[in-house]
Amino acid sequence: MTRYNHPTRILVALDCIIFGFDGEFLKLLLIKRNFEPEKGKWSLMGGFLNEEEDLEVAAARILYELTGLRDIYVEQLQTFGKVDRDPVERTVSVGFFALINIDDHDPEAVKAHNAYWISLNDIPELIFDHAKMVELARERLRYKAALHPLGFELMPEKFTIPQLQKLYEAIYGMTLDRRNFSRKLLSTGLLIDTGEKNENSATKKATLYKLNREKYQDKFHEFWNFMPDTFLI
Amino acid sequence: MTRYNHPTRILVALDCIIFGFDGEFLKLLLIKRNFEPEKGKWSLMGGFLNEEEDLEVAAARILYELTGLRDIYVEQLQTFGKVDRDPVERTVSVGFFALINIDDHDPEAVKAHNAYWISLNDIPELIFDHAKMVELARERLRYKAALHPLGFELMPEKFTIPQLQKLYEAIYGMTLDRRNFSRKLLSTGLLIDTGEKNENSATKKATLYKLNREKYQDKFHEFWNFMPDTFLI
DNA sequence: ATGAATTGTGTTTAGTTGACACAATATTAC
DNA sequence: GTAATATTGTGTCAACTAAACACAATTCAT
Repeated sequence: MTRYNHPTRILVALDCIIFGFDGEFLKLLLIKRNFEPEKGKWSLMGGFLNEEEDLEVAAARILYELTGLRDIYVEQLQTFGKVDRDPVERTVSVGFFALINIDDHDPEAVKAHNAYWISLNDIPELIFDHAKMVELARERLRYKAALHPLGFELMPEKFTIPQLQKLYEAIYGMTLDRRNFSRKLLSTGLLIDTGEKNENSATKKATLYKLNREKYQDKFHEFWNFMPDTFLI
Repeated sequence: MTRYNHPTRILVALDCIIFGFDGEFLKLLLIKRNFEPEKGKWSLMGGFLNEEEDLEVAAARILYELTGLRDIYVEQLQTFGKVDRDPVERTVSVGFFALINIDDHDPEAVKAHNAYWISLNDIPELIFDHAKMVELARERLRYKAALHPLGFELMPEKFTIPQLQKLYEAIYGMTLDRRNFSRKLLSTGLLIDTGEKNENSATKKATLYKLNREKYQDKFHEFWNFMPDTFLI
């Protein structure tokens, strides 16, 4: 096979910023490394791009390996290419941004990788430029969730409007008006009333909704407005 | 120096999608290749990432080489990593999205690279996956320009509101109401009246404005709304 | 002077947003 | 069993914003 002559071949890594929501806090799935390099320190889940592997396939592989999940919400975040970002060897890393329902992950796989769900408010020091990746992913989440119905990717199959509101309050670190939030959400037509109630509640049981997936697919790229206009990025 | 053992090192390329606006049409700066591979065909301006070079520095280098411009609007678009995207050799390419004032570029440099400004409505067949890059860049432009005051990056230093409107109409392929557009723009406080008029006009001379750069910097990341609500991505 | 093309500004109506009130439901304490 | 407490569901209203539309002003050609 013909090859390009002059340029340098470089390692291409992938790192995954995996978000979950436990009903109260936004969390990231982080790894306490029991392998080299930087053994004993915290990092994102990552891996290298193989010779015969599409980039997106590699991301799905790495996410599956840690969570046991396929077909979850993934998008490219950004590629990080500072010369000295990895002290071992020049490595360019493509960051991937994933949202999962925290109840769906495979605990065995997570345990096997020595991974833990860590609250976004409590992220430890991370290796390399992973803190920058996390910060960018957080901004991306705040950005997109204000415009697109992204939040549902973090919710269980059936959920209540108050639960959803708690998610948005966690994302933006602010309290929202219950009544306006409910009106806005219901007006999107994205929610289907399951007829069931949340039996876990100690007071009035909230209605359980599920996502209207057809409408979600169709209208995902439209601009919506899930946050008050007073909110600024 | 220690190196990682197992993974394959891969070529990392950069490709630049460079937008300009000539007052009527949105255009891309494309290259008619007088070099291998794919000599004689059209492509984006690109290059390879060097061993001792930051990714963003490489993008700025490639953009400078073609346009003679520094400090222009650049953002990462996406990284393209299909196995067979480059038939010569496995290459991952980071796409960069650039907006320039079409009057500012260095014609010598453009000529030296055998590059031409091609209307977005008239893009020729492009090598590799460059058509996909262009399509994604176009979507990104449509997305961001609806929310952020991105359009100014494509305008000359002094411009009129009708000129700006023509740009938005070119981006979205739709006509806009002159009066509502003007009101919306002026209400942002981003425009400074230079006191001058556009002397090129054969009829009533429009006011020349310049960008309030301080406010532009400050408020760029706020959500604005430069397109009617009836507009959908 | 008059007409044609273009620019600048104003008005109106419909719809949306944000602030806030009250009623209904479920559990616990008494 | 009734009251108190916490939570959920629905409604109202005033202020604001957007979209549609009208008219006056400017400039040049005739």
